Amino acid sequence: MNSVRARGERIAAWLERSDVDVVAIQETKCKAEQFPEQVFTDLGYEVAHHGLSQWNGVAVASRVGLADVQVGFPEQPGFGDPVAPEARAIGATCGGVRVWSLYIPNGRAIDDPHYTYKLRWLDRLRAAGAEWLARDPAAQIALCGDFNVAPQDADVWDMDVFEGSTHVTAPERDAFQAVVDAGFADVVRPYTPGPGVYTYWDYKGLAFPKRKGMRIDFVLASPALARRAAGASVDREERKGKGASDHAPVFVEFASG
DNA sequence: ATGGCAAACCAAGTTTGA
Repeated sequence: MNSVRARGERIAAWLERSDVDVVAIQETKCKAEQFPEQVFTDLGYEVAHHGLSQWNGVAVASRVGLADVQVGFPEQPGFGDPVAPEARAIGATCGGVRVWSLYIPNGRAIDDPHYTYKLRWLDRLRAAGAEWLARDPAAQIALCGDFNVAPQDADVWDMDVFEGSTHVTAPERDAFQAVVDAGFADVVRPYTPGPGVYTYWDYKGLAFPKRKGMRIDFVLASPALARRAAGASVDREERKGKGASDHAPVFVEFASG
């Protein structure tokens, strides 16, 4: 969302308008003590946030319960010298669903150390997810967030522009698909077929009105949860107006079960 | 109808994002 502090009023208005039970947020861009918890609690949501610096930051807010908060997943890679963890994953159980808010590393450039970090990160996410399902094949798990991968050519407005860039390379797409193959289905795409369905538009160059976007935000659901999926959409309206994030919210509706 | 980068650090300019 590109800063939770800069968009408190927009978040509150969106929560009231959208009437969601659970929301997974990425890029809060603040430390724990800076998080505006009251924005959520005032509207009846419990919230769990993980932030270490002005970068990254992830949160889960819920009005259907929020329990067993977990910061990071097992063997989640870190970055830097010395290697340090980053605030890119938080999990909580909300209404019987294990909800993960995930902010996959950007990758920056194909020859940048952040690119291999990104691939390593996705691989460890796959391993963690596979382990959760091995332990409980009936687990209801949602992997939500900014994956920073456009899995299909139709997920960017023009593949020629992305020649030599991150987000569309075969290793990134393979790493994303490996998470899917581990048992986590994209429950949004079936209800929002492309081309031209995006979740992110750059601030620069009139990207939004020109419809130059990318589909990089996903909700991947375990088999037991995916069976309950009843609808999905991208809230393109929220990208409009003053003070919008460069990402749009992604909705999924699940049948009670 | 929309919006021409934005937000973090912190006080100028760099880093990050994708």
